Amino acid sequence: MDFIKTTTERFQSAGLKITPQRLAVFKLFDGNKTHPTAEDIFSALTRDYPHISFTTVYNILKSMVQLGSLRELTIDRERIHYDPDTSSHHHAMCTSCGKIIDVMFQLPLPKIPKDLFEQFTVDFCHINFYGTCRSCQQKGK
Amino acid sequence: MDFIKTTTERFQSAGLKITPQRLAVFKLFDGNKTHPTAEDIFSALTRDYPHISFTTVYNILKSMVQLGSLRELTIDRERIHYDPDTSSHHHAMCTSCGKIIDVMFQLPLPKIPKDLFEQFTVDFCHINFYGTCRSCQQKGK
DNA sequence: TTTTTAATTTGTAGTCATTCCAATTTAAAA
DNA sequence: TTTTAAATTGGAATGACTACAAATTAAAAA
Repeated sequence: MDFIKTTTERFQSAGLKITPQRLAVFKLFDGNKTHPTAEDIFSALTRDYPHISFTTVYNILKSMVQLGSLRELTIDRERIHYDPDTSSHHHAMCTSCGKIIDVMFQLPLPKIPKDLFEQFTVDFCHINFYGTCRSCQQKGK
Repeated sequence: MDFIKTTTERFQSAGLKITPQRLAVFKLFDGNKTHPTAEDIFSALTRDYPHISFTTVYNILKSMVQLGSLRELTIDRERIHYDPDTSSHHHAMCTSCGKIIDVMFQLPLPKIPKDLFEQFTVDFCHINFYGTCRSCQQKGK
């Protein structure tokens, strides 16, 4: 399914307007696997919208998260990264350059300790891998 | 091994002094499974050290992390939680009350997708579970 | 097409966790 | 006991994110 179309429909169903700024953000996220931050989105928008406000960017991101078009990643303590792929998958972050890549796999349920479910109703689970990416390893000789 | 003793030795080996404030922080973390924040530690210290500074708390926490006596958790986007158990284990956070509990298990290496290791040298992996704890479920009827 | 109206954008100011810095105090070596 | 390098303190700064009020605008209604 097309990300822009789906997201547009979600906004309309929620009674939200399709503004040029919103559409521009939808386009920036379409097929985007770089896990951008609010700052990244803001910078990309300043080309076409020199007067764009940080508040606008944060508002749009918040709406997209609420409507299920974006997922917030907790992998980076410094800032929130956003992922337009809301399907169940995980991430690896390079501790040298900060790059985040997708890790497409499913934690097998039987592997999760049973006593967790006795104390807790688990809604979802995020696995964060930390290490060094190839290009940083080569740079570091 | 005793946490206070080990941590004290690490500080001394690194040429760092054992101040009353530092020892008090070591004691607060000894056997502590509540995953406190800097604020929690600060509050606990104000009883005995009414003039304790946030900078001191943060300095001590940073040294303890560097010396391997504490692990920083990335499970909560709002603030850093600290765990004196630096062994490989994972966490579950209640999205209602914020409580964090330990999840003692090891992700079986063969379960991790091979292509990750082709792009990445993995140093460590943190699994974060999110959901609702028993007491919050009961409160919420 | 024009009008209307509620929603959106914008800029500024505020919040909150965390860090920086310089002056004072202190652990612990001599 | 003296000395000194290191630690503590308080206040100010940083940086991501949020709140708010005024100006603008999407899009429904006329």
